[in-house]
Amino acid sequence: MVETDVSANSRLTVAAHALTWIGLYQRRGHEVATSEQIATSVNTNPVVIRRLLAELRKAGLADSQRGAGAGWMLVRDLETITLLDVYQAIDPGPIFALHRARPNPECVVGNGIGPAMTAVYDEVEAALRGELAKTTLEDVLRDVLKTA
Amino acid sequence: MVETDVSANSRLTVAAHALTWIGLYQRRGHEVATSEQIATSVNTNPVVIRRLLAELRKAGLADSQRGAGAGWMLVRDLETITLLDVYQAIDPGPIFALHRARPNPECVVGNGIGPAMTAVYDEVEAALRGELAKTTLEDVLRDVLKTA
DNA sequence: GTCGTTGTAACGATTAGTGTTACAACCAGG
DNA sequence: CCTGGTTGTAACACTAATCGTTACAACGAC
Repeated sequence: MVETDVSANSRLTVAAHALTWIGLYQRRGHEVATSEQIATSVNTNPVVIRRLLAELRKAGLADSQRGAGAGWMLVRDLETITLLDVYQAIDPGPIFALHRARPNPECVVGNGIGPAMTAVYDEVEAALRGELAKTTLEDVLRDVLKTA
Repeated sequence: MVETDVSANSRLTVAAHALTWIGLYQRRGHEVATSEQIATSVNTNPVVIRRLLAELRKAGLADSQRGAGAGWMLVRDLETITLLDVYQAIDPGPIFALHRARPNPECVVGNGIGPAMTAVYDEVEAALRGELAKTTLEDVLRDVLKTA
């Protein structure tokens, strides 16, 4: 398979894509969507979709049925799901990390830099979450349909 | 060397640490700081520091002299350097990525999800940069000295 | 019972970041 | 002109995260 380029995290993109796809599919009268169908739209392997949707199920955003004719469905409506909900569901690690090894505690800077940077990073992550909370999957779907 | 745990990016932390250390060292009357000294405070290898400072030099934040008795110095004062300057100097990739492989363009969602998510991601990154711009390395140093 | 679907383990490939060694390039000071 | 300390940078190994893939068990509608 030919890839364009890699480096950052596409998990949020794929998760939003999958949920939006399920939502639209259900609106068109279908009960459930299979990981195969979603994978075809995302252009990836169905297992990748099942792994990701399993995390969203743990967070109460999606649910699945097993057996023949089964598949995935939304638990909540698209309007009530924000990208922050999706983001937290896939449990991304922190954006920034402190030092891999503890800096020298006998150095003034080495000793105090950890708390100083943590304070900043907390604010940054809060701002990031605030931005993600502004957009619902309904907004995403509206934007998607506008493109088409 | 024993590490605590890994997963996210500590480059911004180390870069801010190094610049703050140089700034404090220069305030105490020294001309230049060696990568060896900085590495001792950060608790890493001097080459890691030199690699990172080389990127900060490209961005006009630091400069180096070669030869015996040489080392690193600040180009701008700590007050004039924000964490956003440092962040952009180390050229981090985007926080979020779109799909690794292009989604199915024949699917409405696959076709429109890219622009929709890109719009959100742009806002998120702008918010992140806005937060980083609020803090200068002088603020960081003040916070560091408060801890000690 | 059958068949389509989810659940999940296992493995390889890719990528980013980090730590380390090695050595060339450079230059202040004698 | 040497010498020694420092930067510059290539090279390599290691870890960890993500992704793609194969394989197969578990499940359940019919």
